[in-house]
Amino acid sequence: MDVSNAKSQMRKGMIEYCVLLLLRHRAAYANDIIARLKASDLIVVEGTLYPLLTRLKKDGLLQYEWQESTQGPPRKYYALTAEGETYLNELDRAWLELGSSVQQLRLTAENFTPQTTTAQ
Amino acid sequence: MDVSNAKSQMRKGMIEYCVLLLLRHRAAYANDIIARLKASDLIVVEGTLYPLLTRLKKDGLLQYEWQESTQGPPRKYYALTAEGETYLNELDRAWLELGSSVQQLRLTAENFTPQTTTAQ
DNA sequence: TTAGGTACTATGCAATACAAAGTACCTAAT
DNA sequence: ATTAGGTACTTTGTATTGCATAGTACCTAA
Repeated sequence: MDVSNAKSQMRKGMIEYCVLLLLRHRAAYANDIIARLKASDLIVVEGTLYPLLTRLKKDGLLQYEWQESTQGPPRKYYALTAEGETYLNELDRAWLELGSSVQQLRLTAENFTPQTTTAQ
Repeated sequence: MDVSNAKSQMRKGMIEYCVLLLLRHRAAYANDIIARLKASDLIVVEGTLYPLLTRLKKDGLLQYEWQESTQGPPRKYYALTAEGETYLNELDRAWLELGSSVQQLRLTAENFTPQTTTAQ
């Protein structure tokens, strides 16, 4: 079984959160976002990001404005809307809850350990 | 936009990890697993779990043995195979990496400058 | 023998990451 | 002016996976 596939599956649903996180304090356009995600070891490609941005825009979580570029066509700079900030705060909570659930499972797993007390 | 949907998406891909985590030191059958996941605030239903168990079995990560029950039909008790343990350890690492990536995004959100990409 | 509960299975749908091909715009070289 | 190359964005199709729902098989008890 392929671990990289599992990692990819783990990232699913996290990407939306991560993109919003990136935009929390600073507007950015697509290539910025990709570069910053990559800097955090989260590989995301255009084909994933653009539809996501479009969807978040359509849902009122993001807005954008065109900005000229000195090298190439103008860029869509995305930023959070007020609704987007609220939503992001809820995702923050969801993320913490998920983390604590996993943590709890890791600990519970040991509590239920009668013989295998060797937690390597 | 619906936060519960986003949470559901976050859980996707995590459930496999959580189930394996549950079975790390102790065999269990379906209803056990569901109850323990629920105890960690991870709601999983039969329609999700059974196909997952079947898939993990088929991939050689899990094995099971029938055990009689005093009340009702016999149960499939699932346990990790050696391969499953190895795989779980890799998922552990993937989980930690993902967590650190998100953490990094939360921290660097304020002081990251996109100009660093000019290094290329 | 029948009724009800428990354990497991099978089928179809919705959401999403991803690959790949395509469109539009800008700058620079000829 | 025209063409070539790069950047930014869009569109379409596919695979995976969680979930809802309906269905099957087995056990116990009346």
